[in-house]
Amino acid sequence: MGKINKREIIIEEAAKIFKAKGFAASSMRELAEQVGVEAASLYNHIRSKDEILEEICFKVAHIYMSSILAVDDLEISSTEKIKRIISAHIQLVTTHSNDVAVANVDWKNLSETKKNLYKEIRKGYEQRIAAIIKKGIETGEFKDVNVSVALFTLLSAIRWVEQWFKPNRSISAEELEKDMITLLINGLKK
Amino acid sequence: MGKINKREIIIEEAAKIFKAKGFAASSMRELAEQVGVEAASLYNHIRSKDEILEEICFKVAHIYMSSILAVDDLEISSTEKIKRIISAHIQLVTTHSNDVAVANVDWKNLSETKKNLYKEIRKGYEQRIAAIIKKGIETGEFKDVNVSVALFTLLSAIRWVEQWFKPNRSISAEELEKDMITLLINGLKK
DNA sequence: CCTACCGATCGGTAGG
DNA sequence: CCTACCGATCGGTAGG
Repeated sequence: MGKINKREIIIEEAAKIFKAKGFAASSMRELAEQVGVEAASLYNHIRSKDEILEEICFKVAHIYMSSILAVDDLEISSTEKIKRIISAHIQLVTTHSNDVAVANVDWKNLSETKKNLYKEIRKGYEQRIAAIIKKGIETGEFKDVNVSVALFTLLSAIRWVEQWFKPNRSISAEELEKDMITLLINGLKK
Repeated sequence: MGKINKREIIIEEAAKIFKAKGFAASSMRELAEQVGVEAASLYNHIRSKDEILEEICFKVAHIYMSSILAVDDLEISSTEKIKRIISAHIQLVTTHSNDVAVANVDWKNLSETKKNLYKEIRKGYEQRIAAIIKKGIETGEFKDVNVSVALFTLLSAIRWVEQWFKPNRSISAEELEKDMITLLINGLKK
């Protein structure tokens, strides 16, 4: 086991703890115990507590962004684009549940500089989704609703799946995806 | 100005700070400065930092619950019930933005006992909304989707309005409510 | 409502 | 990777 692997274990365990208690309420001593070393030893693998948070937040931000870029230039309908974005994001949220939870809540605890960068990236992918919705409204595919309301209704519904979804029980990841697309595109009403 | 008023000011300012930085990352000294007294003086009005968090979380939980109880027994369609619940929750989220933000995120920092109580209350109103959705599916008003997916898509979309909604700009609280009901009940697609 | 202060805990470093 | 430890900051109290 080289250093790289141990580092990944530390960040993975950190994401679990941060999700459960929040970044500021989680201590390096607690993390060390979970990993199985003394607190001082963590610093052979990571530079600081802040660095762990940065790594988690930007990992999530970049996956979000690239999953939108992958769809953006395709020659498909706005409806199909939104469907694929929902699908990709649900994939992310269900496979990286801890990371998404931390990024959603604890980005506030990033340093001023990193926080601004994070907000910029997030704004970037929000604007790309907004543009898709806008075009769909113009072409008559979508209802004439406020673009921000449509954007954030979509994003909120997806982002917070990690808070309640347990994939083993009476519902699978596939069913989740199918039903969320149905609800967001066609609504609850029959 | 009696003690009650000052106490309310403290809790109001606390909600602002907790929303911006999270409960654990917010200090009593910072809160004191915002209120305009020394840190020690806060304790003439509140018992502890924890007490402030409890007050905020349970205030929100009880408003949520009562807004559902107000609708639950009415002799109206499931669609109409869901519409009214969306409407009431958006009302709460837009008027108590800071409190809702804190309750959504920092309930994790409640003491074990209070946290369990909070989760119980929250589960209570989630189950009532789930029952309404279930009935709507049975009567054929709603599509045959997984009840949990429908429930949490609805709740997530509403709960996180506080994260992006600024009521003064290009969109009013009324437009927000109208469009969210449209999207959640009838979907984005025309 | 303030001054003065306490014990606990924090992130992190030195040195081996 | 550990022992030993530091300075800073925390929530909160005593006493007036």
